[in-house]
Amino acid sequence: MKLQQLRYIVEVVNHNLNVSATAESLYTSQPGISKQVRMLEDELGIQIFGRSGKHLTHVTPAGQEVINIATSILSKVESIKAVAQEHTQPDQGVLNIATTHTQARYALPKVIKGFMDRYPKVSLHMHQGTPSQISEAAAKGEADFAIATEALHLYHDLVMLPCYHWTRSLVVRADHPLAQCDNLTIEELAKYPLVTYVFGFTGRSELDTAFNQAGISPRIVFTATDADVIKTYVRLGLGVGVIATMAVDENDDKDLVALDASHLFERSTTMIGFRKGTFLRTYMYDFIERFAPHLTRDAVEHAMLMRSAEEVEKLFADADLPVL
Amino acid sequence: MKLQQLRYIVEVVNHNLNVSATAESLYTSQPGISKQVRMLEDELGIQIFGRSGKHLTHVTPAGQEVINIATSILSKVESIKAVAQEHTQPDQGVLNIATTHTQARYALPKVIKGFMDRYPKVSLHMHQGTPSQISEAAAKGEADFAIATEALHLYHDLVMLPCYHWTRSLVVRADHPLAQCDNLTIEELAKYPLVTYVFGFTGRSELDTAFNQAGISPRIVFTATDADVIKTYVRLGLGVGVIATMAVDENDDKDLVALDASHLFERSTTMIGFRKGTFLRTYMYDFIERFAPHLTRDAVEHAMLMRSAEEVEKLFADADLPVL
DNA sequence: GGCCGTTACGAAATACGTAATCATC
DNA sequence: GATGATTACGTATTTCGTAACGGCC
Repeated sequence: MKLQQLRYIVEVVNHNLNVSATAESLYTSQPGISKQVRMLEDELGIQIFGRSGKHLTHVTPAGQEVINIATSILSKVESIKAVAQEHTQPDQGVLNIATTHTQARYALPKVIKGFMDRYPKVSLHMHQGTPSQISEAAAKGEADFAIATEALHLYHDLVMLPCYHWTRSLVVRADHPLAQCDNLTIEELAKYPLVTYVFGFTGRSELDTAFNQAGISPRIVFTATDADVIKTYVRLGLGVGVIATMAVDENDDKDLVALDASHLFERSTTMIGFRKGTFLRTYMYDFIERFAPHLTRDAVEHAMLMRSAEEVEKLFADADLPVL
Repeated sequence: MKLQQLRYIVEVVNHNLNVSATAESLYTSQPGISKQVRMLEDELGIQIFGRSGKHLTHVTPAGQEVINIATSILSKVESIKAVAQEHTQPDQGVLNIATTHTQARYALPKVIKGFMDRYPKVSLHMHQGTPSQISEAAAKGEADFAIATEALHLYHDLVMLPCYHWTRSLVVRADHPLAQCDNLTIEELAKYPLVTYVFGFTGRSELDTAFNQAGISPRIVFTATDADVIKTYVRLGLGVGVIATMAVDENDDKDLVALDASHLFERSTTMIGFRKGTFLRTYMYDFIERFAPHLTRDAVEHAMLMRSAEEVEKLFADADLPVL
């Protein structure tokens, strides 16, 4: 058994069982991969991939178990390299962050500015995507950190730590009836067409929950993945915008009226997630702490010792997170 | 980085930094190992081993971290092989048990008989040793299971599950004064010379604790690692034997008088331990359950998800363990 | 017929063992 | 001086890439 063989089978799975594409992405030849995969299967005496003729059709149950273990082996190999670099070039390295537009646009800029000033030799890469893409990227090891409000719970081998709570605000045009309203209720809000985040994005689930519990079906006329787009359509008069409070900009949004809606919807919590069992560089701990000051290195290391998400939750149950 | 290189550095550490001995145990040549170790160090850019001239003197801090990760990688490699065998020959394989004389002689025979009848194709190896040797064997992966009452807590990467409680009995010659005693106290017991287990063995700590708490220093005139030897010296009239109740044999020990001492000493708990994160074969789960019926496969899998020993303890806090 | 995986073969890289050298205890 | 690690070198194995072949869709 060789590390390359493990790399190959994991990458073949990551490329939807397409060996040619896998070969290309690894800068090697198709036959090389085919052969090594077969040799590993022969050595283990099991089929990792199901075949119909010459095509790989599926991963066998045994194969899936092997893939899972292989993935964690490869992640640990990366950890060894990280340990080594930590001792030779402590503030040099790479930091891959997968996150949503909301975080990248409103929550992260300050943090990243400070971080890059402190660690000029760390090259930082932002990967934007849907919450599920984000957690997948972290689970696969393509990203060191996933930062999002939703979908991070989908992968069990991610450690997820709560960073801050945030509430919602409404944004309307100055000529909208709600602009004068002072004691807003959810029933009142539901009378107007709404513009908000796409399902699965940026705390959208708390919004749906609130309407469901009130027994109301709001008319959501337009959804988008980010607040900038939502505000644009609010300006066009499409309806009432429901966005994260942090996305309301005092300067840029003077033409709109913002109303606090923190009493209408349950607050959401933004989490940072990373793969269990991986070595974190010192600058990575520092990044986390810059983003969420209560997540000191000690706190993070403590949380990493927990196995289940429930235990981590308990750990931070009493923590006073910032509310944005 | 190659798996062999990781194997080499781990084995060099296991052989006290003696490369020659390592080479011999791996059936390969000294220079081969030297070279691979150096190549790995060059690739990582760090020293794993400290050297004085040409001798390896110590493991560097960075090296220790690498060694730790490498160990877990190699353990996962074994897991892959086990997964494969589980799917090809479900009831064939190897089972290495490291345990003390007490377990091997009194607690295990029945279990092992039943197990070997059920799994004739599993070759079973018993490794006897001191509690600390036992846990070391499990931590290194030389043994699949460590079964003991003491010292299992020394290694943090072992999962330890409570199997049963046991109490102590006194054994004396029929002509001994205590043979007539009916309400035994610890003060009374301390009047006589004692024969019991060696320090660090078979619940010895609970015995010492009881005397300490009573403020008494007993005269322990002879210690041994197993009850058979202790009973032999009791027969010679050396003193009162304090042994595990399960070590009193109704047939063989008719010449001795046994007195229950469960009220004098805190009961002890025998644990079974295995390495975290390793794949357990079906027959291994079965072995555990045969040894401790409350440790079903489900219960064990659940416990494996815990990270700390304290959590596992909580998990079984309410469990009714057998008392032997 | 085009895409994709397997087989075959040759070339390059690499790991391993033996022998010789050198340092440490 | 003996043990033990490194260097040097030749051999054997292995891996990888190119080219040809064979199945699916």
